[in-house]
Amino acid sequence: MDRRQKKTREAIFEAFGELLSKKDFNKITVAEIIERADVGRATFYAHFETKEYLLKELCDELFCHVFDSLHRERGEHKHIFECDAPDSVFLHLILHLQRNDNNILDLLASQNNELFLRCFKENLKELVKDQLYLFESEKTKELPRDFMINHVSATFVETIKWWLANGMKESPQTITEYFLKAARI
Amino acid sequence: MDRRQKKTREAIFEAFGELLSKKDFNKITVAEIIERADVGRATFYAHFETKEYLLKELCDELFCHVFDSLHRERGEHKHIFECDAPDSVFLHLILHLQRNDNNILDLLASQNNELFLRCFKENLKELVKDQLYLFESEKTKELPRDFMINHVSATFVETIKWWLANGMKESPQTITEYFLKAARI
DNA sequence: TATGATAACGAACGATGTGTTCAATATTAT
DNA sequence: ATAATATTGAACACATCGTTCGTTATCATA
Repeated sequence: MDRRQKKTREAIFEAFGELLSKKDFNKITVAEIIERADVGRATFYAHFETKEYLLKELCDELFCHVFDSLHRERGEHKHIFECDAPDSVFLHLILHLQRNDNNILDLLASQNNELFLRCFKENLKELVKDQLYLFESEKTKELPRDFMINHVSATFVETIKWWLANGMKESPQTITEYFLKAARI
Repeated sequence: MDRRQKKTREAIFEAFGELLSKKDFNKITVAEIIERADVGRATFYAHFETKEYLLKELCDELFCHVFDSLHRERGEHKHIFECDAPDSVFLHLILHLQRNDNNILDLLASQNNELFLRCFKENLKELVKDQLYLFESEKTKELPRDFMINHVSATFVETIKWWLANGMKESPQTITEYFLKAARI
């Protein structure tokens, strides 16, 4: 990809991410984005059809990044987080979130970010599918599999949202425990 | 309240509700609302400061209505739903939703309805507070009370959303069971 | 390093939507 | 009957959108 294109794209993503952590998506204007990104108006529209597509692509990029590095770390850095327990994938993810790369936390905490939450949950579902056995018991046998996947994913998202809304006072370890306790029926 | 005001207000609510069940909130214009409600532009703005306030007031009205009738029925119509079990409040609510008064289901199923879902959840939390003992066990003693309230409410909302997304094939009774199984840790 | 291809620029444009104003008209309460 | 109040609709200024196009800057590569 042309160096100029990459620069422009990244500048727009960065500007947009910063704005998103400050105000509602619907209140952000293209004029604000291109001013902060220091990019021409026509250039913006050459890269992104609309503001909505920009959001979609940002979501994909962010979560792709987080979940990819998560997958990589599962094989490489196990020792760092003392993650012998199989359920520590979730602790990993929470530690990632706490570090707040790319303002993901701000985005999760903000209002009017339904697309963002949806994207988060969709990515999460893939992860949960592999870990579903962790949440199975006699009781859960009576529940449809995709209901369970949805339930566990939703519980994770809600746990994180609760954590954020309450000022992130608890440690990542404690939050992981809360999540696992809540999701293990 | 002046008869004219009431008429106008209700016409706007009805038109807006119908539109919301068809398309995203952000895509709905004031022009569409007033055309369908058959009301003058200035009249609309005399009643509602903005489209956002209209949505907020509609949500309050709808849920207030549903939860109020829920409270009333708890004392009156127990026999109809064979609701001797204390947890049947949730079955009541689901039966209400299934009847789909005021297109609530359409709104829940639609996209970009974060405010609506938030409003639903807030109302739900009040209900859950009274019923929280239903979800307590040895495990839940270790979790913060407001975390539990949030978790149970969120599980209910997610269960309904899952039900809707999958075509509402299950009976209200089955869905109530799913919810209770999922929320009872 | 010269050159053709491609990207960025930015001003200007029409289109659409917002929220307000105001004078004329219709409805209501008493 | 009358005074108060609500509705109407056209007109308005303003904001934002997404596009167009001639000019300029940057890039890949031969």
